[in-house]
Amino acid sequence: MKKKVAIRDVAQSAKVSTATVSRYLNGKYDTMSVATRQRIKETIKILGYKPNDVARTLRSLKSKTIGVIMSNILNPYSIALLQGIEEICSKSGYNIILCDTKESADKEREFIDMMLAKNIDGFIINTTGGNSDLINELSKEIPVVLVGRKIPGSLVDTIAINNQQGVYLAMNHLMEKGCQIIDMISPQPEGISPRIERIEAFRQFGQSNQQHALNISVHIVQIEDIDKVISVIQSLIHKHGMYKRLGLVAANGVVSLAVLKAVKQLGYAIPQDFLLVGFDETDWSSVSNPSLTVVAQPTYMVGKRAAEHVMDRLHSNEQSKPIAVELNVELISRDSTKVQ
Amino acid sequence: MKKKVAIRDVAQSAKVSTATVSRYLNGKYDTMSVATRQRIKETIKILGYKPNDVARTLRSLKSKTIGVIMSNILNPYSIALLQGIEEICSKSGYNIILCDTKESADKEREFIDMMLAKNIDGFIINTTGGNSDLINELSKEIPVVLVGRKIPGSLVDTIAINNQQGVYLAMNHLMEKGCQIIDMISPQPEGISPRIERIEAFRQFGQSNQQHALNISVHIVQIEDIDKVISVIQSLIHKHGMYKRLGLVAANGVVSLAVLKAVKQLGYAIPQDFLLVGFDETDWSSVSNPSLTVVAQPTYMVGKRAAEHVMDRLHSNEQSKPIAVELNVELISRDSTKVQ
DNA sequence: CTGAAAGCGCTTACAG
DNA sequence: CTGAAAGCGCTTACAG
Repeated sequence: MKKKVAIRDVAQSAKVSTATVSRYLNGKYDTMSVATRQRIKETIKILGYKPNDVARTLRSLKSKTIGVIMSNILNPYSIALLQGIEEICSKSGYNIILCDTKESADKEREFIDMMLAKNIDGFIINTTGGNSDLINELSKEIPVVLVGRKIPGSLVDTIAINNQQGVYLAMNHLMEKGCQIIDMISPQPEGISPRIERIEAFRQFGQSNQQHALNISVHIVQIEDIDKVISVIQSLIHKHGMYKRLGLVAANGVVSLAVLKAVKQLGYAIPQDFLLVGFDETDWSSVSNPSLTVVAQPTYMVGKRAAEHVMDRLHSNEQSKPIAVELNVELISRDSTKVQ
Repeated sequence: MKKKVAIRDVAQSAKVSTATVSRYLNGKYDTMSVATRQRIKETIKILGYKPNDVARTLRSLKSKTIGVIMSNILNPYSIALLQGIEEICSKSGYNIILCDTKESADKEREFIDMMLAKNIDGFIINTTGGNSDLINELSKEIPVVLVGRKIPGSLVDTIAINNQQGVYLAMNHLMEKGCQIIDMISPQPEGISPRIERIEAFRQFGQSNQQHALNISVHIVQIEDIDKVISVIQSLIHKHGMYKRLGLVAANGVVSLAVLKAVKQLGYAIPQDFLLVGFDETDWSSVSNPSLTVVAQPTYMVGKRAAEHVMDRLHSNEQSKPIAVELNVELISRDSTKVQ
């Protein structure tokens, strides 16, 4: 391992103090003669000097790094978020350190501690929902933006989507296609705001459409267990089938996929046996069997807005008031709700 | 922002020196009285002390962090790799810092520099292929493991899969299904080893099966442009269709998806118009239209093995000799190659 | 326009 | 078993 060249080496070679080299590194050119500046520049090049970020961070308390905490990185949703975040951060010269809590509140806590220990400058969190108090406190010390998932009653900045709108779009679409019965399949809410909001909106919509003889129900299913999904689908069809047209809303992308798999195993067909609307546009929505009608979320934009907001907080001193953004969604109609 | 408690505060409260607290933090209990140890432990708890990683790293030159550089994080393949890497690293108390080069060799170089500046302990790289010399040098200074993509002739540790085996499995399968013509669609190789290896193996297989009247050709297509994919598919079918059974090998998951989309737009049907084998098992392979026969790579295992190897290098002093692992793949047969 | 010096929060020989 | 002291590589008031 060849000896690392440090700021002291540059200073010696360029016949200046380390303070001056440091000023150069930090772009403080106004307080520096052009000759000095040029000399330092060349010396750095010749020596191949690279500033040590760790030392800079220790001294300045700024790491130029944003901590991103995802609840489940296997979800394509997380990747879309990450894309938006990454684009903005790298544009502003910030790095990202990424963690996956796998929905574990304990891990979330550990990761937050670890990132604090690394002097992270700000957080973007798709929270498990299990550390509300901690995150509320955290946001008083350091910029924090929640993405996708809210903390109820919290003042932490949040960028999310309009789940009520999404559910209404889905249900309206199904009613227009002639469904008189609409069911929703959702995973256990477990304090995760979009799940709660979608279920809530679903029930509200059902209430307000009772006069149209709309019949709704929500099924909370453990999605990881395909057998449970299968038996729910089967019971749905047995209960309603034949008599009236049935519509199903899958509360997120994982549910959509599970429903498609279950239907395949059962030998049913969509949209013949029931219509299906999913949440989340994915790579494969247009090539699945059938292609999937979805409520498309602007996930990339959520990530982008979140990162922009962290940058704002980082670079403006005033305490702006907390924001709570809900981006609009849109419905993309495909074969899974095609009738006739 | 409340004042951070530092090691000095703990030392004062516990009536010991910072050196002793430091020893405690580093688990050097054998050179410490039980009483002292207990006192420090309690003091840390009371004060809520958290060691500052940045200072530790600056002093010890170990960051307990692995730099992971992916060529395209949008690819589900990358996520599977990451899962394997994450599992092993976190088990060993290492953090991950993740970057996405988006296939840009320039970004790859920048990220490597940035990570070095952060005193990363080791690298896991799914390389763009554009920094072979740099990475070769790098691996002399610090543990580096390449994943999925090799550097030709390099001695850098590499965990990849057996691409030749994958191609042979795909082509054998297609021949068994009666294909006399087999084409491959691949993106521009651009120095990316799996692409090169798959094309190479494809041609070799074609050569050695000439006596079976096997007719092969490779189409290099810019996959991002769906119109180009469409026109290739169309020309394939026009050229061969009707006369003989045609099989297509999609050189990776992105190609598979593009082919499915193109076929859909063209109004053709798989497997009626041609059989299709893809690379990479994905979430949706079983629910696409048609469900997809694929060469499944043990991607998670590649990531896991790579991380294990970095850990080995980190914790053993001897210079073990470079490794070059190729994991086996398997073929999963589904409707896209079902005949009769 | 520039430098000497202190210090960010740790770890680690060295000495006892 | 424990402490005093040096130092990791920077940045930043302060002084000139």
